[in-house]
Amino acid sequence: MRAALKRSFYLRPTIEVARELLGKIVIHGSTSGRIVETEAYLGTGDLAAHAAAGITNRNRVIFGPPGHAYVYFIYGMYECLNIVAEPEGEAGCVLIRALEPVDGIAAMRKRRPTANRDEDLANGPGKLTRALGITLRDNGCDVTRGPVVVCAPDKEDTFEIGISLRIGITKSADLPLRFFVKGSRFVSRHR
DNA sequence: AGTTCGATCGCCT
DNA sequence: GGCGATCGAACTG
Repeated sequence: MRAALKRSFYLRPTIEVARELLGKIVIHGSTSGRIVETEAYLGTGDLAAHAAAGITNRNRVIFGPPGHAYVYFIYGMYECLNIVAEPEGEAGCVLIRALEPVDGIAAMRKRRPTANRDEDLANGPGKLTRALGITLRDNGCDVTRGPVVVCAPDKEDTFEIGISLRIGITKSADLPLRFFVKGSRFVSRHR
C-alpha cells in the first residue's frame, strides 16, 4: 500500500503544487497512473479559472481546504479532475491533464474502448477520468484519504519539466501555466 | 498531418 | 440562451 501525500504538500502556491505533482501517482480503485501533465488555475485575476468570479455552487471546493478533488462536468459529457491548493479561503487548483497508466490497464481499456494504444488511455483531462472511473461523485473527495488518492511513486525518478501555455482556453490565455514531463509520450500534446 | 465539426448538458448571465 | 479547462470522427490536401 502506497502512502498518500500529506496535506502540507498542497498547502503551497498553486504553481508550485502544479510542478510538484508531476511524477506523482493518482489512484482510484484498482487503477492508477503517473501524472505527466498539469495546469495551474489561479484565483483572482486568472480569467480562465472557474474561481475567477467568486464562489458558486459548482466551484466552492476550490475555496476549501487544500488536498481535495475538484471534479467538474464539461461539454455535456466529460469530467475533469483538479487538486485544490492554497490555504482554506483562497482559490487555486491544479488540473490533471494526462497520466501514464500504471496499474489496472485492462480495466482502463474496458472503460475506453476507443483507445488503441496505451498512450491514448489517459492522455487528456476527459480521458483520464474516464480511464480511472473518476466521476462527479468524487467532487470534494480528500485525496489524502480517498477514494481518489495521490501518492509518491514507489521509486523517485528524475525528469525535465516542460512549460507552455494552457490548452483549450480563451481568457487569460497568454500565461505559461502548463507543466509536463519533457519527452513523455503520454502527454496530451507534444509542445 | 492538420483542420473542422458534431455530440451533449450543466452552469451562469 | 450561449457557452465551455474535450474528444473523436470526418474531412482536406
